[in-house]
Amino acid sequence: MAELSDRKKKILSSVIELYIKTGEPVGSKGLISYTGMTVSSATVRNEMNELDSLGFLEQPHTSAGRVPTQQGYRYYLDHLMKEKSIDDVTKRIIDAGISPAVGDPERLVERARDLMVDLTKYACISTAPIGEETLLRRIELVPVGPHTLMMVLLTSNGILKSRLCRLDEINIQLLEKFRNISDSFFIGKAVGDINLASLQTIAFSVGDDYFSILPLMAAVSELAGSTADSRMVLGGTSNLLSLKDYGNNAVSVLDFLNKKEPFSQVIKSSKGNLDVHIGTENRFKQLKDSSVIVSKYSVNGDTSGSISIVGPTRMNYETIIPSIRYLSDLVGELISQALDE
Amino acid sequence: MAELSDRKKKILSSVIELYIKTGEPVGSKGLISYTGMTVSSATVRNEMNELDSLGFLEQPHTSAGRVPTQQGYRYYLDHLMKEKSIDDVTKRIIDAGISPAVGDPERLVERARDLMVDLTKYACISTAPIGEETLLRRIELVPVGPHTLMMVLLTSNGILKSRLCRLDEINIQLLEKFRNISDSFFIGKAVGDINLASLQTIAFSVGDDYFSILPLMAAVSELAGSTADSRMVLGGTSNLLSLKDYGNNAVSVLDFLNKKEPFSQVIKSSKGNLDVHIGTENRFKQLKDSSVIVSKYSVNGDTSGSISIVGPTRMNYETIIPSIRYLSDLVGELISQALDE
DNA sequence: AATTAGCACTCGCACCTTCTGAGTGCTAAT
DNA sequence: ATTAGCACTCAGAAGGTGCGAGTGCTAATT
Repeated sequence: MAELSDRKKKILSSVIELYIKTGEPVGSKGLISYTGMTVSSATVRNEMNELDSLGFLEQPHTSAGRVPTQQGYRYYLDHLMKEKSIDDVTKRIIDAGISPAVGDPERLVERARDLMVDLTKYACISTAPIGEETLLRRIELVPVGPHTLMMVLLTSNGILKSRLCRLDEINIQLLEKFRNISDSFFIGKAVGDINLASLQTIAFSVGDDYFSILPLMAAVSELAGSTADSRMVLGGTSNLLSLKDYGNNAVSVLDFLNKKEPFSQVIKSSKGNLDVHIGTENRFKQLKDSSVIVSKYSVNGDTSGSISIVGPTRMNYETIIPSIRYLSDLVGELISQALDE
Repeated sequence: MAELSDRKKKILSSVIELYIKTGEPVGSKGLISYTGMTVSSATVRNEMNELDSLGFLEQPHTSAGRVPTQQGYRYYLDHLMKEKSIDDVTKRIIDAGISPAVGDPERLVERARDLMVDLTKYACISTAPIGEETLLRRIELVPVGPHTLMMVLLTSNGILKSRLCRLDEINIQLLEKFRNISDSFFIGKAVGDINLASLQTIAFSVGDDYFSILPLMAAVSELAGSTADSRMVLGGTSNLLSLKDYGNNAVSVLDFLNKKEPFSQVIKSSKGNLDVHIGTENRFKQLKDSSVIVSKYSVNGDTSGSISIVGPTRMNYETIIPSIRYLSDLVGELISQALDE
């Protein structure tokens, strides 16, 4: 792709900025008064025309101003936008908002997501700090009644999951059996590897003992599973409904997000630490009018969870990107600290 | 209020049934062909006119058919609708859907809510089995690192809450102190009574020891709090968006539900086991076009949590009410069994 | 060669009018 | 008490009109 002239760059980025600000197609006259450029509207029109042919701008209809295309946004993000550092006010909001949640990793991430919802007024999705390499660190079993135990799982990333289990009878022998099985088959293993299939293998190699503690095994598998599918949590979805960018199409975006599974593919497909997927760059047609910003945070050096923002392609990238970057880094740091022994 | 003639009752309930079915205002001719009545449309019109004056029906505009008023629905529910028992297919769906979740009370309730979302295609809200009288039954503290403990709270209703806490230093003395404080101030107390205010009282009577385990106390209060505000969980909210009954007003209902706190008042204001609040019977103006069905389930005889349905006033009460009643009873029974020692 | 003034042209949008038909209330006859 | 008949109402669809923002093109200017 040939390099754009400086003036074209200036015009393209101004159109995008102004459009992001107003939501209205940008005309040649309006652009001049916005930028204070000293050329005539006709010149701007000629330039815009060429930006049209290059695929960076388009007109909603013949007699309207210009609107950035997806490719336009892409060029803007890659070449024109200078990433600023986060502004002070936002930084303070984040710092103040996050501090009460420090301590429990999962809560911290959820708090961070809610902060982002407040800041952006878009939908945000957080995933808990679980990576491929998240290990099951500990299983606690505490009897709380003649037939009831509480089971707590702890992962290497500080996620706790608990539930009650019932056994017909609780006695030392059974617990001992479970402890043995758990020590050899669960502790230190990746949570993703503990599932019904792996249980069968265990059943096979352990023999009859296995069946006496079947409810416990099922509980472990369920808890490990609920940890491993790195539960996405949504927030702020209803914000999308009032955005005029979406018109009546917000519903399909919401439905898409609520399904969760497809969106987790979007997150997975994100390779960098902070990626922006514009419109159809997301392979899902429900997101064709949306931009997704996926920002991953790292715990002790390993990328583990993520915070994502879903909004219209007409999104204020310039201020949102520094915020989410700052927030993700902060979350990573705080969790790392909390786990640091 | 004077008793309605049999024919008026017949007409009123038919109008409501037909309107619930089609969503279109019901005209005199249409009503006759629906019911197979053997009177002329003029007669029906006269009757409808009187039902208008009585406040049971209204016309969206002069030349349209009739639509039930809120009062009309109320009369229908109170006097006309015969509550059927749940139909077999629905019963089977519920039975099959609920069984995998048995074991953990909180999960069970959430599963029940999701089932109801599927069945009704409306928004449903569940609250965990927490009542006024829910007590803190047990607090477990397990060290998992030199500075980290996991804390697990168990309530008398089988709800578990867990989180990690950090202490600068963990030693037997501190844990012992906590154990003492917790035994005298927390165990056996209502979870709702454990809050920042009560912590201050404790601090006062315990003295310096208190501050060495401050993070633990804060964690208890946070966990107890998150238990006590009987966390409402929403499901199916986006279903409301596609309902033509709401037009563009679904958003305000969603916003209302998402705030959660006001809706918990709606639940609290519900005195019976199964109450229907139609339109403005809910004191919140955001619900003026909605009906809320609040169904409470009982655990071991105490009403504890609830499952609610929020949808348009034009709701198929006749089939939904038996379903939610059956489901609530089932949930209550299953939890009672699970806790039964 | 680049820029600009001028101008005819386009087209979405808001506004108005007209038309249609479902459904009504009323009156007079049964 | 019921009903046939009829004039009336009114929301919503369909079609027409004018406005104005913004364009592309051409010819003149720098």
